Amino acid sequence: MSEPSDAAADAAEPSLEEQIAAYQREFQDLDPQVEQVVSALQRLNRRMNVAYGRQTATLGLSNAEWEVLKALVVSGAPYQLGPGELAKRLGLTPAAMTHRIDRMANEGLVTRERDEANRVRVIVELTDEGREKWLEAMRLASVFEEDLLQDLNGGERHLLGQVLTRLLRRVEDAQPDADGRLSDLD
Amino acid sequence: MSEPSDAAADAAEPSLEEQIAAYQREFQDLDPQVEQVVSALQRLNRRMNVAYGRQTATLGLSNAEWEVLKALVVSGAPYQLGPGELAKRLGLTPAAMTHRIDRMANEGLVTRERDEANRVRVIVELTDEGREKWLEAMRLASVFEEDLLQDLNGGERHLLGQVLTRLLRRVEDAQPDADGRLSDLD
DNA sequence: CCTGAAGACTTCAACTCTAAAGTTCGAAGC
DNA sequence: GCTTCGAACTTTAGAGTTGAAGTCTTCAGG
Repeated sequence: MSEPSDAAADAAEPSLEEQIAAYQREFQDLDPQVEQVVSALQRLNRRMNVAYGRQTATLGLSNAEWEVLKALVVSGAPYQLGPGELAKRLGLTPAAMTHRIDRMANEGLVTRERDEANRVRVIVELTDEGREKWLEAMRLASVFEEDLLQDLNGGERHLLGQVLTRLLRRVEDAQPDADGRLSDLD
Repeated sequence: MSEPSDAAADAAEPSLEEQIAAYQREFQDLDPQVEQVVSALQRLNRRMNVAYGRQTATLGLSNAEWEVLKALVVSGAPYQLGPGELAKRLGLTPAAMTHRIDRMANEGLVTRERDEANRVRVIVELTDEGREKWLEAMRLASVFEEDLLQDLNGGERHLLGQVLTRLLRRVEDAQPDADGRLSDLD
């Protein structure tokens, strides 16, 4: 019996269009144009994250580790941040950060040492190996991103960047970091 | 000493612009326009997820539960899917899905029963309460989304939706669901 | 029938995160 | 100088996830 005559045998997974149609069917007040933007945005972002995950995996790097590397690189030379600051930027609890640093220090991606000037603080510093890993991952990512936007001409890219930045500003203004560690990096 | 003369005392967290500038400084091959799009997209998406999380929390709903509700609603009446299918759509392992369904069944959001026509299968079905929860969450979400896009005129909204959809299609074509459970819903 | 293979879900152990203590250090007051 | 408070990090217990192994059902042969 290859035909799914029975109940929810093998409902095909919905495309973006089908999903939006379903939402409209179930919730009449929905503006389809708004939903198109929001749903496409979210789906796109997830697929991109999956792609990033695969790439970093080929370098023996987890997505979690990559985020720490990014935060340290963005902080600029000498690539040092404390666990608390890292936690805040990544949107994690300090406890989670402690463990993540443990692992990464074991792998040689970062070092952890007390700040001798203020011994309450700890300094997490990128190692040369960590920096090199970040660079490799970045090379892969930039190729992927360039390829992703390939079909957009300069004007479209610019406009897209501007509009997204406007939306971002709107969200950030609306949620003035309300509950503490919300911010993160990308 | 309020002045951060010492090491990495209190590096301010980077704005989007600062972040992109840092990437360029550390990785010359980067196209700033591409990075603007990608970084804004990712940051925006995270902030939105935080906002959704807060909203659903006010309804006593976790983000995880909300995603299950969405998948069931999108599947349409009679709002039934199997654990395996749900896991595939949400990008989870079947094991995780089993536990999630346990919790949600305990809370009365879904029911779980064997498919009598094919007793290997299990049918997860949305309860009336679950459907009502979804509706409440949807009402909150749609207000938020409408507000988010408020500053965009009709043309901009349309264009944004179209461009994002094009990008999505590109990613989906490039990664033909390569490793199994990649797809998810939004 | 009875057996073997495949499919769908569940169970188990290990891992990662959160929330809530706990620890250590530094700074201010007595 | 001793005490107390606050800040920064770590530890602990519990929730939720993954990957691998296990169970139950169906279906195709022998």
